[in-house]
Amino acid sequence: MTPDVARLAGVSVATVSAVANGKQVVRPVVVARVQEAMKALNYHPDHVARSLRVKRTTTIGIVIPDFASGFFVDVVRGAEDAARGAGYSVLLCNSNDDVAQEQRHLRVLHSRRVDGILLASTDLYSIGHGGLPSDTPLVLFDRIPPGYRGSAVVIDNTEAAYRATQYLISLGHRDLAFIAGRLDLSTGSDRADGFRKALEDAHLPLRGEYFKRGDFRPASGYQNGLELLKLHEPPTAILCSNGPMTLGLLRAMQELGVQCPENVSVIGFDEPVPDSYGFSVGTLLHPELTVIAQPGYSVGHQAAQTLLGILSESPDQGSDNASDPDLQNAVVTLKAELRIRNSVAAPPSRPS
Amino acid sequence: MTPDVARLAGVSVATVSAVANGKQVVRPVVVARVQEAMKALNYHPDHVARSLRVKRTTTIGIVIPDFASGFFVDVVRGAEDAARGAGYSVLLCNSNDDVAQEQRHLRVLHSRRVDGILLASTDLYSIGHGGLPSDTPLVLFDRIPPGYRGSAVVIDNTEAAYRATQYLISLGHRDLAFIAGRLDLSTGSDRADGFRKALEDAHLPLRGEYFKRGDFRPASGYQNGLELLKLHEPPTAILCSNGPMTLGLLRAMQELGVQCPENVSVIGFDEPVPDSYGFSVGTLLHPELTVIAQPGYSVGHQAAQTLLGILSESPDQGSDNASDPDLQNAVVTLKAELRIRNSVAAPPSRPS
DNA sequence: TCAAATAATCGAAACGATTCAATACAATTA
DNA sequence: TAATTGTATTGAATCGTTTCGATTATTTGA
Repeated sequence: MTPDVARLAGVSVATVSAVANGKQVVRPVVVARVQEAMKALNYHPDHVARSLRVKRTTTIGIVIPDFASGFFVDVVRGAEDAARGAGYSVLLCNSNDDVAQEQRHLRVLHSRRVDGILLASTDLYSIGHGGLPSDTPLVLFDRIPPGYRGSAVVIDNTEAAYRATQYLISLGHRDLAFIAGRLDLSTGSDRADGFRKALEDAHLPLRGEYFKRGDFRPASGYQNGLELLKLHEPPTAILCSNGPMTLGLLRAMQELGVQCPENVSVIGFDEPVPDSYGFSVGTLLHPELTVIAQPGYSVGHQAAQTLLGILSESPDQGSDNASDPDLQNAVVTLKAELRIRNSVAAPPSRPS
Repeated sequence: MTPDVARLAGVSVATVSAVANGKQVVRPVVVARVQEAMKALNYHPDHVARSLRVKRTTTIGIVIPDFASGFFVDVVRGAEDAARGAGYSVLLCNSNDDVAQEQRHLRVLHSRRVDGILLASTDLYSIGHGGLPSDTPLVLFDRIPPGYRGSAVVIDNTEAAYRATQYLISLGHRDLAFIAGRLDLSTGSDRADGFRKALEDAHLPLRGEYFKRGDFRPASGYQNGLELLKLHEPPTAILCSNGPMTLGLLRAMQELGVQCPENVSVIGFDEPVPDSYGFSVGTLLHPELTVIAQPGYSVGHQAAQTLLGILSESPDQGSDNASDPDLQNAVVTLKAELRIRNSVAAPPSRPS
């Protein structure tokens, strides 16, 4: 295609390329002629050929574990915005929380020579070791392996859970329950840690039957919710580790006719719908849900920015010119926001 | 890279290619040797180079107008599933309901030589005419221009709105209001048509102040909701054209202290959260929302399937072998589901 | 055993751009 | 004017695959 344009404009393909990319000086009159020819032939440069030659695809991949949590929808939106702003395109990969699927995605992304990858891995162990023999720039988000050395953008989950728990305690709650998510993921274990620590610091005991283990999915919120609420001595407050599980918990409460916040207070991680809806449904729920809202959009945006930053560094590997020494190995931590609504109240007066 | 493998395996690059693609017969012993070499060198074929040569990228683009409606999230999920299943990757493009942005996305997708495009256009007029000089296979979804001849997957919006309206009428409502979306989009106008037709067929008048024009965004649902509810004679039932606007409407009702369904019944298009959440939040809202649920996942899945079907046809342009004559020019129409919950009741007894 | 038929492998030309050393041309200086 | 400097353009190689006609190796049939 380039040759056609060149012929029509009476110049060489090199010149057409020069005009197309504007990086070299070309005489205005020639520029005009070439542009005319491009228009006439309806020429649109082949990005594939260009990628092959320059060894960059201006494409990044993003791998998310599911669409089931509004959080990841926000992340994707943030990442896409940032990428688009920098002229990058985004390959969207949904691993469905399946390790094999995730590996497959990573292999495909590698094969497609994406310039970098944004990953919320469902199998943190495999990152350093596992399949991917990739030197592709990588920025993790949401979850990181313990002791991870590399770029990532995460939420301070421990702090968030700690603060929410503290809030419940401050209202007088003593019998607090926790529905955990996958403890093999930093998100799950950090939130559990924050919860435990808050109890400890308040010198409150944690009863074993108040600590439930879920898997981040609605059904486990529902099931664990039922179990908690049916206990001989049910908790007066429940902290739930993510959005979908919280929905399950609410469903369980609804079924059992448990009044909230009269009988039990509830705080959940994540808004029930993505922030991208521009509207918080939390306030329309019954009860209006107090939540720990994670800044999903920011996570995605930051992660993409970080990745793009790395990409713009890599071409020139000036050893002494490491203009941003931490950029490569920085874990950016964002804070979640406790949005107090009215699914939380003081505990019912106790018979003690 | 291929040459390295070839050298190590003691064969030609052509043979390496043959092994990699398995389309030609290669002696087992040679296959083994080549595979060993690939492993040893950690060889992963360069998809970019391959794409350039074979003139196919096994990539499709999907352009959505926003992430603000859970519906599109479901669509994307469905499309990604279908694409991935067929070995295709998905470039995600968010036009933010901006025409220029959409055009830019289409140009980029064209330049990247995607094999096909899934598009929910925010500017239906531009499709035939506008910027894109593209012969790229295209499947529209959600919205189509009037009289569109080409592939698309849409919802039967007229029928859905008709049925919902009919349902309200059957409960005794006579004063029905409608909050329309963008009437320049088929979704918006079809829903309005369905509403009007149902009134007509029931010989009910449509009062001008009961027909509100919105733009599909939460604020317009809120604003129009306020106006409707503050009318001297407010409607007894409101049908709202999409999810975000319905959230706005509910907010307005909440603010004004309007009881639902006691004072006014409400039906909204779309669940408040994507079906992909695996959990209907509609039942947790106050009131539990009666909705017209669009099968977003199916829309995305079908659209992708249709596109892939076209792609698998195009290589062989057998004129008499048009195995699927309609595939190219079929508008698939899916039905929405009326999910009856309790935001709807008979109208309050009237003073007439 | 030899020619013919069949099967497996190979060489080299694409695919459509970019890049860089080399060249042609114009402008400046001596 | 000739030598010099600087600027705009070009030819050809290259990116890493696939493809196809040609070639070599193997098998079959008489």
